[in-house]
Amino acid sequence: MKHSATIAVDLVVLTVRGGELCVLLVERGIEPYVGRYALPGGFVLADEDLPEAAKRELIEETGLDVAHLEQLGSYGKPGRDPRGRVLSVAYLAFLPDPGPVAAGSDAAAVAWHPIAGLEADLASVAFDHAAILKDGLERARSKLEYTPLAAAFVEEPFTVSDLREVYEAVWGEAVDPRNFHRKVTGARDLINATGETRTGDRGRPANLYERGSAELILPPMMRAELRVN
Amino acid sequence: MKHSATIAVDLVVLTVRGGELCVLLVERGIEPYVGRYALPGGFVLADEDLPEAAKRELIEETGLDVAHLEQLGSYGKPGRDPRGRVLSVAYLAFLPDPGPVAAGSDAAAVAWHPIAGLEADLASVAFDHAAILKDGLERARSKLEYTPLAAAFVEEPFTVSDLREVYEAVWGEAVDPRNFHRKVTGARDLINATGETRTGDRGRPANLYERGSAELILPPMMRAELRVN
DNA sequence: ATAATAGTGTCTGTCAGACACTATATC
DNA sequence: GATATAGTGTCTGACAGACACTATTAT
Repeated sequence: MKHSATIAVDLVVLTVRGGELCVLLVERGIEPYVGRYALPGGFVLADEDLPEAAKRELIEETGLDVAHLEQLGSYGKPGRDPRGRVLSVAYLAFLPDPGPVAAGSDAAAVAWHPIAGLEADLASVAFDHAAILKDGLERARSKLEYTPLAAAFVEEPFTVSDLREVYEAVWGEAVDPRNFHRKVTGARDLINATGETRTGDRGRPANLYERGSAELILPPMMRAELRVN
Repeated sequence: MKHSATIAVDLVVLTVRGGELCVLLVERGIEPYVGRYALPGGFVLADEDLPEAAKRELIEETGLDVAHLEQLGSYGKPGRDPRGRVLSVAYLAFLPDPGPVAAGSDAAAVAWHPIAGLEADLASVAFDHAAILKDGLERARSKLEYTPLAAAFVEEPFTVSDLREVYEAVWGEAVDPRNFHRKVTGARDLINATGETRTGDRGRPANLYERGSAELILPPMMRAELRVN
C-alpha cells in the first residue's frame, strides 16, 4: 500500500536587474536533461527539513544565500522525472540584484534570465520546471499587490523610484510615479524614511527609506490588467 | 545522497452547516494516534497522481466525492510522523453541506466539527494536522475576499442570503445584508439570476442565482478585521 | 535656460459603510 | 395589523487615476 519516493526541492529565485524581472536558471551538468536549463534545486537529505534543503541546494549550485523562502507548491505527477518517482517541493525567493552568480556543483552554468525574453526557451526547460516557474511568477505578481514584497527586491536604503521600478518590472506595465509615491508613502508602516536623500544622474534628490513592519498593503495596489472589468 | 520517503495526502474539507464553518475530521482507527482526531488522508500509491490520491482517500474514509481540490501546501519536517519520513501534501476542498458522513476504512468515526468549538481539541489532533488546518482556514478566509469561493459552499440555486451566511460563517462576523446584496449582484459574472424566487419562513421571496463565470471579485470583498488600519 | 527626476495639491469618479425606505411574505 | 426578510436609493468619506504645479538637481 505505501510506496516510496524521493523528495526534491526546486527554487524559483527572482530579482530585478536593469529594470527587468529575472529568474535564476542553471544549465544542467549531469543527466538527465544535460545542457538544458533548469531551476536550481536537488534532493532532500535524510533528517533535513525542506527549507533547509532548499537553502543548501541554492548555496551549493549558485553560492547565493537567501534569508526568506516561501513555499510555492508541490509537483508530484508520476513520470515527471525519468529517474523514478520524485516529488518536488518548490520554493520562491526574492532578492536584490546580487550581480552575476558562479556555477557550483552539478551545474555547468548559472545565470539570470530576463522573464520577458524567456518564452522561446521555455519549451526546452528541464522536467516540469516551466510550469513551476509560471506558477512562481503568478504568485510574485499577485503578492506584489497586497504585501510589501517589492521591498524584498531592493537594497536598503531605497527610494520610492527604486520601489516603483520593481512594480514596473514585475508587472510589465508603467505605473504613475506621482500616484505611486502618494500611495506608498501614505500606507502605514510600509516604508520608513531615513531622513537621508540620494542624488541620481539628474533631478531632485530623492528621500531614502527602509522597509517598514507592515505585512499587508491596505488597500492593495492594483494591476491595471486586473482592474479592467 | 538521495533519500527515500513516503508521500501522503491530507485533506482540509470545509463546509457551512447551520451557520457555522465546519471541518471534516476522522477519529483514527489504527496506530499511530489511535482514537485521536485527524484530517482525512493517507498514502499515495505508486503511479498515482496527488489529487487522485486525495480524492480516493476521501472517498475511502468518508464516502465523499469532491469535484475541486486546491493544493494547500506540503509538510515534511523530519519526525512529524512516528512511522518514519513522511511528506504530506495537503489539499483544501469546499462543498455544500452533504449532511452527516459515514466512517470508512481506517477510521473509527467521521464527523463535521464546528471550527468555533475546536480550540480546546486542537492540541490533541494527530500529527501536525492542527497546523495544516490552521493554514487551510486562513487560505479559505483569504480566498473568500477575492474569489467566488463562497458559491462553492452552497447548493444551486441559491439566494443572496445563502451566500451572505457563508461569509458570516467563515469570517465569523456580521455583514450588512444591504451592502452585500448590492456588491454581489453588481459584480460582473459573479452570480447569474435564474428568474425564479424562493420563499422562506417569513419575508419577501428572494431571487435565486447560479454560479457565474467570474474567477475574481473586483474590487475584493474586505474583512473588517483587515480593514482596521 | 533646459531637461530630468522628486514630490504636492487638487479634481473627478467609483465604491465602501451607513441607513432610510419600499416590497412582499408569514403570523 | 406586527414582524421578518428582500431589495433599492442616497448620503458621506476614502481612495483611485489624472494631471497641473512646485522643488531641486545635472548639463
